[in-house]
Amino acid sequence: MREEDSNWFSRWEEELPPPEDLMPLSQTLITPELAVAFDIRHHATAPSHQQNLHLQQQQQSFHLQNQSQQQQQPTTPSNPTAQQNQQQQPSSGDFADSGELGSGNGGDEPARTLKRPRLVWTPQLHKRFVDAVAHLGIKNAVPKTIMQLMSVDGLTRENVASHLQKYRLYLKRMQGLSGGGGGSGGGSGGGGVDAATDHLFASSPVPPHFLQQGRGNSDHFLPFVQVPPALQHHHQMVAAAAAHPQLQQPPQFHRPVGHFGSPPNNGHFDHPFLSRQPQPQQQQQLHRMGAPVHSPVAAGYVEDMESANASGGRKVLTLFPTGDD
DNA sequence: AAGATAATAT
DNA sequence: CATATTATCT
Repeated sequence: MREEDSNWFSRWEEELPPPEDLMPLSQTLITPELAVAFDIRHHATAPSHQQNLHLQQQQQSFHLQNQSQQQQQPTTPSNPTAQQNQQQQPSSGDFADSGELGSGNGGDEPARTLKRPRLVWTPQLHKRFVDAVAHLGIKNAVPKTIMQLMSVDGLTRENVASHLQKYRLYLKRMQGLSGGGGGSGGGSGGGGVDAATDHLFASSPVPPHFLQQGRGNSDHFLPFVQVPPALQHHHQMVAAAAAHPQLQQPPQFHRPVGHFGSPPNNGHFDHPFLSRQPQPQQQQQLHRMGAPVHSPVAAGYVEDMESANASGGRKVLTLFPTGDD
């Protein structure tokens, strides 16, 4: 197979995040991963599979909200589901480590049974996702690979898979009602064909070739999509965010609701995302893949975009890839 | 609607 | 067996 064509892979290797962007971890609580890794309910039948646990020493936090889930079907009864919440505030905060979560915990914090909070796909994150998919080509755009290319800390394969599923539906849906024209990325131009305005998806400039090329075409001539090396401000991202400004709230239970990712009516949001640390995290091996994947896939990305506007129409400022965006 | 998780397929 | 895709649930 023509590995020679891997121009996309050309050279992302060396674009790791700046060393100094690590914000002071305000991590007061156990890292979810850690917790999860440790706490996996190990009794019950089939263990191992809940999710992959990669032990990495990430210090950043994840955002993610917590969602409690419970059993419902009679077929699988018994399951001590305890609901636990954890929160934290990355930005500007400092860590007030009031002893919570730790050991003695003065009250009642099972601290066990920790689930992973919901990931909030913010536009930036999605953008990364799309870029990754674009660069991989529809063919290689499978969850694992995408995840790796995105290099977003805390992002799991399932996260990507789930999102990918939705994204595919979105693409299909669009194909349906878009005649072909043009592609104005993002479409949205005048209205009408905007279709479902899937908020999130609509915000990123869907790569052209996505909309066509149905399955069955083994050929792939991906156009030239490449990221200009150098000069890009890449912010780091971490798959997380904050439980948003909820200052006054006792560090105990807090209703996870409300992601701050989508402001109901405002101009923009802003959250510092951090890219996954170049930490020597164990790199999963890529099996047969012609691609020369040596160093940990880390990509430098460009991210910038605004949120749609609030009332009435929306103007997308972020134009499509004009060379690079 | 958005994301997780169970079920199923490769 | 690991990973991908599909289906369901919350």
